[in-house]
Amino acid sequence: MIPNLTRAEENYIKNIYHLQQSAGSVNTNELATMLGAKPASITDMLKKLKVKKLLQYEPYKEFCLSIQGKKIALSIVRKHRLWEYFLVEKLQFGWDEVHEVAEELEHVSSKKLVEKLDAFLNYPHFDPHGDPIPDSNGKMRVQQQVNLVDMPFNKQAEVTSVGNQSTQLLELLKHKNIHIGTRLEVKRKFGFDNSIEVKIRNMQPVTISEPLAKALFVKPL
Amino acid sequence: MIPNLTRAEENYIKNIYHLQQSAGSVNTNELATMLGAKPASITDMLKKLKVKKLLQYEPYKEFCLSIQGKKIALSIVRKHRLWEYFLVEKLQFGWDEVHEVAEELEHVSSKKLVEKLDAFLNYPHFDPHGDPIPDSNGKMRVQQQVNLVDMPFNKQAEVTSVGNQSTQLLELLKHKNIHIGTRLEVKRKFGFDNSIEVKIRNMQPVTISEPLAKALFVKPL
DNA sequence: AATATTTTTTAGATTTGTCTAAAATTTTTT
DNA sequence: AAAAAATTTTAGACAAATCTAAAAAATATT
Repeated sequence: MIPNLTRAEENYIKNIYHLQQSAGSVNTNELATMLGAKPASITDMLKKLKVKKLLQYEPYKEFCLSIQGKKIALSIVRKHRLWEYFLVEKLQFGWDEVHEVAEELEHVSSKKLVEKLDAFLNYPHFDPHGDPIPDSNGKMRVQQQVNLVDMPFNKQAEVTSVGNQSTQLLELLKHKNIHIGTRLEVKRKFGFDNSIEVKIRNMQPVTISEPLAKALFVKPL
Repeated sequence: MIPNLTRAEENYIKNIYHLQQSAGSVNTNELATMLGAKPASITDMLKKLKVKKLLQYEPYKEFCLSIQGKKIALSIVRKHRLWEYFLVEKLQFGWDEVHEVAEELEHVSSKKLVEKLDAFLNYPHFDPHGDPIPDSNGKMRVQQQVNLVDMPFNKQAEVTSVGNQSTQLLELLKHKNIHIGTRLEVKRKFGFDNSIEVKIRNMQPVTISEPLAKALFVKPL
């Protein structure tokens, strides 16, 4: 039912999916940047994916995954996030070390492996970065999460996810002692640089720059 | 130190290693059969591996892995067998289902992953088929094992490994209730077809054909 | 609305790993 | 030792995935 795809095809589909999710629409240039490839290469692959009916695409137009394409994307995301969970919970990786390894593991094709791994991990709903793990039907739990910049003052909230998995972001969070599950409340906002001061229980207040705050999502308690 | 290799290169190296181990020497045709490729393709790759100094090769001669090539082979075998152990012990796969999945997992490149997996599994010495797992330096335990055809009568022995991992072999063993660790003794040998009758404790005697016996290795107790 | 700029696509080349068909070499048989 | 057979290599082609450079289309600017 799910056709055999090359690694390149899988990576295109996954990245198109992520762009669709965050930006709503996708164009050639953005995808090229994201994949570290030239726009000409993107066009080539888009045509292949169209032939395989995984992508709705007309030259010079924006494009999006077909139903079938989205299904495949979700199955890759599922694998990626399950492996990340495994690496952190079972193999004691740091949450900032797992992304690259999971990029490889997500392409292992055995369906049975994924289902058995899921069971072994006891069907987790969120990965170590707070992102939801699709179940075997592609369904995900939605967290009612809010960007840190949108939190009112003096309301307890719990960090639920981070906006991206760059090592640099995760390194900074580690330094500031913030991780998924950390409880904090916003104390002040500084208009000059849009930085935010947050307070974690039993700790000194911490300053969060605007770019960092935008990469942090929390669940009000 | 270990260069980045393509999946194809890794597969060639691994298969050359296995042929070296079982047959002593390697030639183009055998390797072609083993890899399901044409001899011409083999020659092409042999030349590439020679350039990378992973293979000692002169046209029309037999060839063998260099020191460096053997190191790489052992690191792949290590990964393969650790993953097989993981699949059987942690994910509850049957021992006859793991080979193909491990063929994919063995190419995941993270060194850290392998070491953490090894620790998680508690540094196993043998995989589910009884084959030794190289440690991080490439060292393996040797089992003093004997082919079943060479066992004398009425001597207790324990099955330690199987000669190959074909689904067909493993299916047959399952049917005969034989697995790694099974204790048995040879009761009779029939010259007509070289079949062997073995006795497992509390069970009816079982007949083992010659090809099957040759694929079974045991440790005398 | 015409021009300039940006984005996207096409055309043609390159690398990797494979193939077929033919040539070269080695091994076996007579 | 010559002929036959088997093995191995070379030569040339192909598909996948990428690239560069140039052309085409869409978008933005004046």
